[in-house]
Amino acid sequence: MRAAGRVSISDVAADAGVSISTVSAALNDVGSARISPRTRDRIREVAGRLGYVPNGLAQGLRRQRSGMVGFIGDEVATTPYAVGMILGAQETLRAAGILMVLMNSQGDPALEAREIEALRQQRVEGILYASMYHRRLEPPAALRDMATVLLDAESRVPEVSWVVPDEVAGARAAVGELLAHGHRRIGFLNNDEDIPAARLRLRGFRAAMKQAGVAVDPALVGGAPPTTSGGYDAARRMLQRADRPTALFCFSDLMAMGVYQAARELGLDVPADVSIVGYDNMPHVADGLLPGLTTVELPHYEMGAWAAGQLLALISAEPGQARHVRLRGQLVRRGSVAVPRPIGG
Amino acid sequence: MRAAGRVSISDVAADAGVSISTVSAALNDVGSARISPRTRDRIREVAGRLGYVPNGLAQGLRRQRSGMVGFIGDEVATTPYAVGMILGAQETLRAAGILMVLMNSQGDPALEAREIEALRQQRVEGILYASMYHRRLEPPAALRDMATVLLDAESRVPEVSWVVPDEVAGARAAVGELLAHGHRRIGFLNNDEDIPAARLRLRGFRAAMKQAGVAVDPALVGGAPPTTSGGYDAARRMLQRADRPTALFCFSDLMAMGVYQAARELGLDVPADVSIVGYDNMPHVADGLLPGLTTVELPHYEMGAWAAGQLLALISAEPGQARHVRLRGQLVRRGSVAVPRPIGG
DNA sequence: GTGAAAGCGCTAACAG
DNA sequence: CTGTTAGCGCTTTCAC
Repeated sequence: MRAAGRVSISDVAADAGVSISTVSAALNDVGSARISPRTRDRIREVAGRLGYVPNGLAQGLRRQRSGMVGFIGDEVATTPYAVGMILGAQETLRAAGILMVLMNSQGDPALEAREIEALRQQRVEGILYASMYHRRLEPPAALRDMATVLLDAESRVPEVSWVVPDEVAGARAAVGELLAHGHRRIGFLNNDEDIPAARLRLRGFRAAMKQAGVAVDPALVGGAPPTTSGGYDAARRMLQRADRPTALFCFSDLMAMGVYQAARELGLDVPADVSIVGYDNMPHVADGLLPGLTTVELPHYEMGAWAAGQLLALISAEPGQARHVRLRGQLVRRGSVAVPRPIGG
Repeated sequence: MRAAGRVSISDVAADAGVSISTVSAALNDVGSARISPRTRDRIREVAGRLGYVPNGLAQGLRRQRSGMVGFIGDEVATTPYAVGMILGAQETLRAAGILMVLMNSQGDPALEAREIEALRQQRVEGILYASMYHRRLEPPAALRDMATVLLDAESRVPEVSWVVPDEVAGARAAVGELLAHGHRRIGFLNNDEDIPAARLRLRGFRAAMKQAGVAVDPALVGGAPPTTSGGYDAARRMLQRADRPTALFCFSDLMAMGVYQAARELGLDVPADVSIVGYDNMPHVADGLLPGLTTVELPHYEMGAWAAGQLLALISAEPGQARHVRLRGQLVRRGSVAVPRPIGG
């Protein structure tokens, strides 16, 4: 009872009065072997009645394909929002009949090496290597000979495929929304860390402003730690200026959350006095704020799905050129953007 | 190159000049077979040099143990905060050398059945069946003959083990914190859904008040949807009363977030005018609010770890009495609780 | 101390 | 149309 799937192919064969190869052929719909419809149906019936479930380990051993891939995350647990990647990957793999083994390296290279070893031992057919935030990295050496796709990370070596968010497009969409509402004095509260997302979103900000023919006031572009209090502090400074911006684009929803606080303390209404756009579309943050935060979504699910699809392609088709993709996230409109009201008006 | 682990035990045997059984015995430290230290070391050296990784599928087939368990979640993706459960389970399993296959049923029973079938086929040794929130359920029939542990769910049938948060203790801790600061007029903003968490936290609230000899004013106990705006609306009503509470215990951090907003709009300072305790310790919400929210943590990680441990026990020891556990979450103190100030004083 | 042989459950030629 | 055979890579008695 405890041991599931006790019945084997030979039990089915015995009960159906045929050989095991016939059972195998019948159940796998092998084209070459012409099984009579009658026997085939009988075998199917017996298999169903006995509750036969083929042994995947034996199949894998014989076919030299385990039917599994590994998912290695560095600190997925500390960035709960990235679960969309896991979900996207899992659903894509499921559709292909592939199981996903989940591992967590906690950013510890030694542990990661052991995990890769364990996955290799189980003969996973490929690896999804996920980063908790968009960055550039060198895939671990142990992955050199495995089909690998990087998720939310760019590779330093070109031979490996990866997918990341399109940060420039995201920032453009955010700033575009503000411009479309008539804002001209638009500030940007960036993350002060030197990471791709910060550099690229700044580029998107500048590009959008330039395209609209609006000059960027350097005083309105600032960096801060990407936290609520980082956003709060920076916003207090920026919103107390005489020539304060009418709108603020924030690197993250968390920073935007701090901006809400600061604005409220300064007697400024969101969005009547100051419009805000965030980034990330963090569940329970962006939609939990009052008013709801207009923000740019990170395409976690889509990235996971794309990476899994690319991995499947890598596994089946032998060579396969590496592919590098930047996926767009939607602008999610809520209530934090309005038409500007003349300052002091 | 693509196919990892190409070298097999016979390659190692050939290179070392011994039989494959000797290699197996040497590598697995079989006690019964006395291998000379010299040959053993040589075998080890060769295995290392050749990069031999035993084939887990073959081992599993032979040993009748796959070394894998399945994790089925209903909607993990929509409750990002529950990833702690996954992490806790994975780390416990890893320590035991067991891999975890992740599945997502999206709450669709048909899909779930197919996933269980796939796991059964791969001969997983047990199943972790996780719910996205604390509730009571009937484990799927397909799990009847498998080692199963329910995570964040109570079972309607007694034979299956489960672990849930200790809601009563959590609520008591929350209210105790308020009482310890001298609050007497304490309100409770509960979830208005009929779920175990709501019933049990209310019980904990009452128990704590009773133990402190403080009467519960029914007017200060209210239910609302467990969202930010639910908390906002309820708090506006409650905080506008002449005899408003000096402290509010909220069913969730999300509701507490709404309470912050309402309090601020009413010109009430947190925590000077009104103290607040939440529940969940949601990352980026509880610690993102200003001031930081004092709240009761949900022991996601611990529940995952416990469930995995119990599953391992079930797998190794045959019979194994089912166990049912309620795990306590810590009270996390931040800045939302202060000594009450006399109303109108 | 070590090796030969059997077999875990399955698939894929190849015979018939 | 169906059965026989030969492994996939490993562990485990049991001989020697």
